[in-house]
Order: sequence, then C-alpha cells, then structure tokens
Amino acid sequence: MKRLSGSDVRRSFLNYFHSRGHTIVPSSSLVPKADPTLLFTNAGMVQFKDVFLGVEKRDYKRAVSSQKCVRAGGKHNDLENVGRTARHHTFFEMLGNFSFGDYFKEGAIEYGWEYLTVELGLPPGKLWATIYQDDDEAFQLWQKIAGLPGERIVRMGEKDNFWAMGDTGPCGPCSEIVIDQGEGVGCGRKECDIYCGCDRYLELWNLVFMQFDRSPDGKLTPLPKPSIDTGAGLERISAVLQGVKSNFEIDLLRPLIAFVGELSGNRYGEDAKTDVSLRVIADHCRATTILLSDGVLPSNEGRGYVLRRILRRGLRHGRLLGLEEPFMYRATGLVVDLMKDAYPELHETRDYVARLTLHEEERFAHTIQAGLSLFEDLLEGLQAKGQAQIPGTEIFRLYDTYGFPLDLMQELAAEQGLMLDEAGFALEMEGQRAKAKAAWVGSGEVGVESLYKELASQVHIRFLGYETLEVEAPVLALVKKGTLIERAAQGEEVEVLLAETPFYGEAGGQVGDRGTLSAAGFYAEVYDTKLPLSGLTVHRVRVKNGEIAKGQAVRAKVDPGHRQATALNHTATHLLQAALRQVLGDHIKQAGSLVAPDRLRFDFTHFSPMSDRELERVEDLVNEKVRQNLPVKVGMSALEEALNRGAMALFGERYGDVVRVVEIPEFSLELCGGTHVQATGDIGIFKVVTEGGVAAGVRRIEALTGKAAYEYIRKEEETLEEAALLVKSRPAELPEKLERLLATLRERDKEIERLQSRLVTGSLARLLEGVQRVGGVQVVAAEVEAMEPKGLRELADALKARLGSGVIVLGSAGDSKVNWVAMVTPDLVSRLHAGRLVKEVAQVTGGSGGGRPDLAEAGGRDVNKLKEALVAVISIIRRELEKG
RNA sequence: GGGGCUGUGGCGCAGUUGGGAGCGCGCGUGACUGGCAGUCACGAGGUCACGGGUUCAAAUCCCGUCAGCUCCA
Repeated sequence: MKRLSGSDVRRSFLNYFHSRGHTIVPSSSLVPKADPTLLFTNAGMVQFKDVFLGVEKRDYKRAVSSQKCVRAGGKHNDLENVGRTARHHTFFEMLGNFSFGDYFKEGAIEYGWEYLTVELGLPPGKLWATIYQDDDEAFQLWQKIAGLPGERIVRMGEKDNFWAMGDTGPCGPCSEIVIDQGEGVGCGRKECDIYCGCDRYLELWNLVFMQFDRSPDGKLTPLPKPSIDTGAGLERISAVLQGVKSNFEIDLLRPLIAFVGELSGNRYGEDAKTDVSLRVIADHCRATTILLSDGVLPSNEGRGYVLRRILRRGLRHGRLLGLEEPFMYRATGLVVDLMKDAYPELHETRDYVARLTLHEEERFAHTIQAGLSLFEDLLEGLQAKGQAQIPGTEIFRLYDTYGFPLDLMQELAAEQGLMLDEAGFALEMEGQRAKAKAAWVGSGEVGVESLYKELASQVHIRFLGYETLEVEAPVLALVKKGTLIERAAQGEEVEVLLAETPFYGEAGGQVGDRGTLSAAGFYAEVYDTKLPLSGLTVHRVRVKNGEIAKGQAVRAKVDPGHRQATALNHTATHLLQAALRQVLGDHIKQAGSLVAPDRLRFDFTHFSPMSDRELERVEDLVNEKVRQNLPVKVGMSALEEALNRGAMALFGERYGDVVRVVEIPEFSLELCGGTHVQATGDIGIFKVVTEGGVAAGVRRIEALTGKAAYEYIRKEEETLEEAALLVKSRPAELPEKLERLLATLRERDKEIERLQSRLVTGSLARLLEGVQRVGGVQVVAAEVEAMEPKGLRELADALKARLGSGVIVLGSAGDSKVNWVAMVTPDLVSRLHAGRLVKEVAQVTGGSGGGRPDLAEAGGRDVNKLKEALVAVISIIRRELEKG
C-alpha cells in the first residue's frame, strides 16, 4: 500500500484515468450552473447531468474529475453530524470517472479494481464488493475480474445499491467497493460484519451502472447507450492510505485542526469534547472558504443562508474553545494554501474571502452581544417571578427575531439552573414552517400555451434578423385569442407567424422588435414580437389596412430606429456588467435584465449598496470603453470553448452545443442571442440614473445611453441652472451659495428665538398685571402675539415661576389657526385638569386638544372666537373649582 | 417566496395612554486637579431613515419606500 498525500491521491487518480483515454474535466463551481433545483454541487456527476440525459453533447466519451462538493441543507443534510463522526463533511472532494455510452460495467469494474489494487496498492484480500440484489452480471464480473470469492460479494437492496437521478430518467444498479480495515478499527464487536454501520468496513468507491430509463409510471426500459458514473471520496481514500482512523487526520485537514488548536490552546486528541469543536471548525473553514470563492455570499436566504449557518456554526464552536475574537478569516488563508494546487481559482479570491469572512464574523459577534443582553433580561424577569422554565415563545422570539443560537441559550440557562421549554419552541417552529409552506402554494409558474407548443413542433421559423431588417415570407399561421384563424381584416389584432422573419422576439431581457408587415392592398403594424418558445417568433400585429390570410406572402420590415436604440442599450448592458465585475469583484452575476429602446435595467448580485465612488468608477469605465470605440464581435462557438474562455453565462439558462458569443475585446465576453451595435462608440454616452436594492443580495442599476442619456444630462443641467437662478447664483457656485444661505437661515432661527424670549419677558409684566382671582386661585387667561406652541410653553413656564401657584391659559392667533397652552401648578392639579380645561376652551374656537393635568396643548381654527374663548376660561375654572 | 425586529446628536441608547426631544460616552471652552474612564461648570451638535395619511397636535398611530438585522422554505 502506498502512502500518499491528499494532493498525490488526487493527481494519481486524474493521471490514471487520463492515460486510459479520459479527458480531465476541471471541477465545476459549487453553484450548479443551469440547475436551480440543486442548492449546491453535491457529486461529480452534477456537471454531466445533461450529458447523461442526452440533452447535451461533448466531444469526449470518457471523463475524469475531482469535484468540489458541498452537502448541507436539502436532501443530503449532514450539517448536524459534522464533527461528531469520522466521515461527515459539509465540504469534500469527489473523485470520479465517467463514461457516456462508452465502456460499461466491465470497464468500470476493471478500472476501479486496478486503480485501487495496483495503482494505490491496496491489499486485494481486504476488499469486498456490494452489488444490487438482482445484478448477477456484476456478481460474475467481480469474480472474473477481481477474483473475489463469492462470500466477499454482497447483495444489497434498492435503498443501498440502486441509484436514480430523480423520480424519472436514467437510473441503474450500483456497486460499492468496500475495504475491511480489520478488527482494530470501528465498533470492535465480535459480530461486526459488512452490514455494520461502523468504520471497519469502509465504503471507498461507488460505481453506478446507468442502464435504465424510468418512465413516470415506474417502468424501466433499457437505455440504448448505458453509461458509468462513479464517485470516491478523496478524504476517505486518503485516510486509508495514510493509515488514520478519521478523515480529519489526513494532511488536507490536520493542519487546520492544528492551527485552530494552537490559537485556542487545545491539543487535538486530549479531550473528546474539544475534539468535536476542532473538527467542526476545520470542516466549516473549508466549506466557507470554497463557497465564498465560488461567489456565494452570506445572506438570509437560499445558498447564502446555508453558508451563513455553516460559518456561524464554526464560530459557535470557536466560542466553545474560548475563541471570542474573529479567527476564521485567518484560517481561510490556510485552506487556500492546502487546496490551491487543485483549484487555482482559490488563489485569485484569497483576500476577498478573508475580508468577507471577517465581516461575517464581526456581524455574528454583534448578534451574539445583542442576544446576550436580551437573554439576561429575560432570565432576570423569570427568576424574579420564580419560574424555572423559559417559555417556548420567548426562546423562539430570541431565536427567530434576533438569531440567538439555541445551544447557547441552553448552555446559559443550565448555568442558572433553568430549563428550556423545548416542546413549546418546537411548536412555534412548526408554525413558522407551516406558514412558509402555505405561502408557497399558489405561486406556480405560468405555463406556455399548449397551442404554441403544438406550433413549435410543426413549424421551423428561420430568424434572419442578425443579417437583415427586411424579408419577404409567407404567413404560416394566424392566432387570435389562443385559436388558429384563417384570415384577419382591418382593425383586428392578431398574432402572425412567418416562415422567416427579421423580427427579434423578446428574449434575454431584450424587448421585441417593432415594425410593419405589408403586401399589395395590405398594411399592418407590428407593435411587439414575442418568443414564447425557442425558435417560435410570434408577431403581435394590428391590421391597419386590407386583409391578411394564411399562406399569403408579406413583406416584413423592422423599425430600424427602434432596433438601433435597443442595440445601444444591449451593448451598454454588457459593458456595464464587465465594469461592475472589474470594480466590485467577480461575485457579480446577472440576476435579471431589461433592454428597451429608451432605457436599460440591470439586476446583479452584490451584498451592499454601492457607494457613490464605486458608481462613479463604473460609469467612468463604461464611458471610457465607449470612447475607445471598440469593435463588438459576434460569433458562434462551442459551448465548452466559450466557457473555457471565461464567457459569462446566465444562471439557470440551458444552452445548446453551439452558442452565440458577443465579445468586446479584452473587456467583455458573454453568451448572448441579442442584437448589438457595431462598435461601442455608437453608444455615445452612458449615464446611470439610479442604483438601489430589489432583494437581499441583489442590486439594480437603471441607465440611459445615446440620445436619452444626453437629454437626461441636459435636463439635469437645466434644473441646476434654474435652481442657481433662484438664489441669484451660477451652477458652479451653487453649493457655496446654498451653504451661506443655510447658515444665515440658522442665524435667523436663533435670532427669532432670542427675540421671542425677549418678547416673553416683555409681555410677562403685562400678563402678570392681568392676573385675575377666581375662588382664591390666581388665573392668567390672555392672548399673546403670534406664537408657536413652543413659545407659548416657554412663556407659560415663566409665568408659572412668577405666580408660584395658579392657572395659566394662553391663546395665540396665527393666520388661520389658534394655538393654546394651559398650565396648572402642582398644588392645584387635584382640583383642576389642564387637559380638560384647554380642551373645552379650544372647542370654543372650533378645535380640540388635551394633555397632562399640569400641562396641555390645543388648537383651533376660528381666530375670531379667541376673545370669546378667553372669557369662557374664567367661567370654566369657576365651575370646576366649585365642583371639587 | 413567507414571517419577526430595528432605524432618534459623532458612537451606544431611553422616550409610558399621541401633548416640553433626552441620557451616557465623545466633542468645544473655562476653572480646579499628582492617578487607574481626573473633577466641576458652561456650551455646540437633531430632516426623530424617507414619503404620504389620521389628528387641534405625530419620534409615538396607519399606509408605502429605503436600509440593516433575523428566522423559515
């Protein structure tokens, strides 16, 4: 048996199969392209799914790869097990060889056996094979090729040894190669055998024999070209070769454990509890680093949420080890060093990954801090009431709203001798799940009309719009309100299908063309063009003159102005995306796009609002490219080749073998079916109008080009000039001028305040002279000069101080409004309520009010009734005093 | 896709039934002072995220927008 490092194993695997006619295919991203059903790439075959399905063709029939994989969330959820076992990981690498209709069972078993026993030198006597119960063919092959005795070939059921991609589609039996590590490994029980779940019998490699196609009714039909898909965990094989009992002790993981152990002052292997934490952190550091590097961002939903959970779980275990300061960001660099040979892209994103990890660590520390103080308050309250259990609703609130980790709560509660009402918590959680699920129903997709599907299968429409804007072609079909018709007359709105068309149907965010259809005695306006299915261009038409009939030849003419204006925006969109990637980073991906003749809208993935500076740099960069007047090159290319050259593809989009590529030399390369300008200079000016958020992690930019951009800038300029004119200034001096104006304004405000307080003291004497006595209580009821509630309050305060004891009611008339303030000194509040008093007074002036017993405010509308209301004050006070 | 929470001086936050915008730290000035956050006095600093609505009156209630946090899918 050879003793190989993880990197050596990886290399030897790729080389072994390469020298046997397999193409080495680089690992695909952890974010599966064109597969929205899958959260993360979780097996080597993911990137070959369409090849197995026959949808996609590649120029090789044998492939080998070492694939980055993540299992966390979804069907394969290993998250909670990670760290507690020797084998579970969130991130791992899967080695696999693949045959697409080339060699089958025999070849797969031959290669598998030879690689393990000859190349790696594993002892044949220790190897076993499991097969599917009915697969006699595999049984015989294992005997013949490997010379395995019958008792070391074990038949297993459907659950273990029958593999399927989904409920329907390719599937088949599989066969696992298992190594018996001897009695010293695993559970150690005498009766331990291959059916035991322990590590003594370790599954090394799964060979999948894809040989059936399962139809929706469950029937299996043999595939014409059976295929092979295999997968072997790199970590497992390395563990066996390095003679260690756990995946975590191999050279790819051990340095991480050592690093974290050193940071926290823990030695691996000394304490079972801290060992779990060390393993968790080592694993989660790998997952975090690689997920971030592949463009996943921590967020509160989807993939990003899984990443956040992994990262935070790592941090939680860091705290258990006593690491309270950020530390994971330091470990990401080590991950890069351990893995960069195999995955060079890690190197490029090194700093970015560390930065983001640190950011997320700080954010989590913040969350914990906030949660801790809330939790302490909660405990205090409960202990005061003598409760020994924390209610589930409270736990849920902390968890749900503030993200406070459940296990941390358990820990803290236990310290205080308190219990958690976990059943109650589970109930709340269930309610939340049910709500989310219920909301999910009903948001179904809109299906393509069946008529279109039928038409698409019958006709083939050639699109000529890239080369020409004018074509003469016969009418294939006319559709009105979802049904086929024979003819359409003047005034009717119908959908027209032509045998050939220069019209671009709405696709890839670019709006459909407009134009005209005409023939002798017939004329119609095309107001929109749709592409409900690939290759099915539908013209939406309003018949202006004459009649159109099926079979008739018409002249189809695209509105060139509309097309050109749209092209400007489309090319500009490509420039924008490239510029965003250059300024903000490679995590920028298109998340939506609208290309219209009058504007463009671009949605992209980014974690925070763009700063003014960033926006400026993006806009500058695009305009620079416009001025360089770069040629826009459009060509066809093999999908593979285009992707290898780094072409931007749309997430979730399926592409054919041959794709259209739009290139702006040394700046932008995208797969795109849209129409573009000849050279970037045609765009003229590029101007961003808005930047904002649409969803978590998605930003939106709206921008203008060409004439629209020019007009926009001109309009801004006019507004500025107008504003400058208003303050008798010029645009360039406007900010300075406004600053001065604001300063004087502030001065004035203060001046007014000063004057008002002088007014207060001035009117004080007059008001004090007018003190009346009602039943032995001093009363001031007076009108004062126009004053806001604030001024009135101050005046009343001053009066109150002078009076010592008494009641004050002040009214002040504004333009069409009366303001009232009433005060009652503390010694009188038991007999008089300022709120009730002022309310009644204000009602005389057609308003209302209220407030505290000692201070109240009110307002009214009828300025002329002010005097009358003041007279009423006296009688109201008299009445109230007599009552009490 | 569906919930919950938050947004108030530079920072951290309080603000009760709608009725006087506050606290701590920081900042400025002055005086005092041998200290571990020196002490005291005075002062500057606010679009209560933004926009509507209700009301005599909104930081407070209602609706919307933006931003952030957080849970579920």
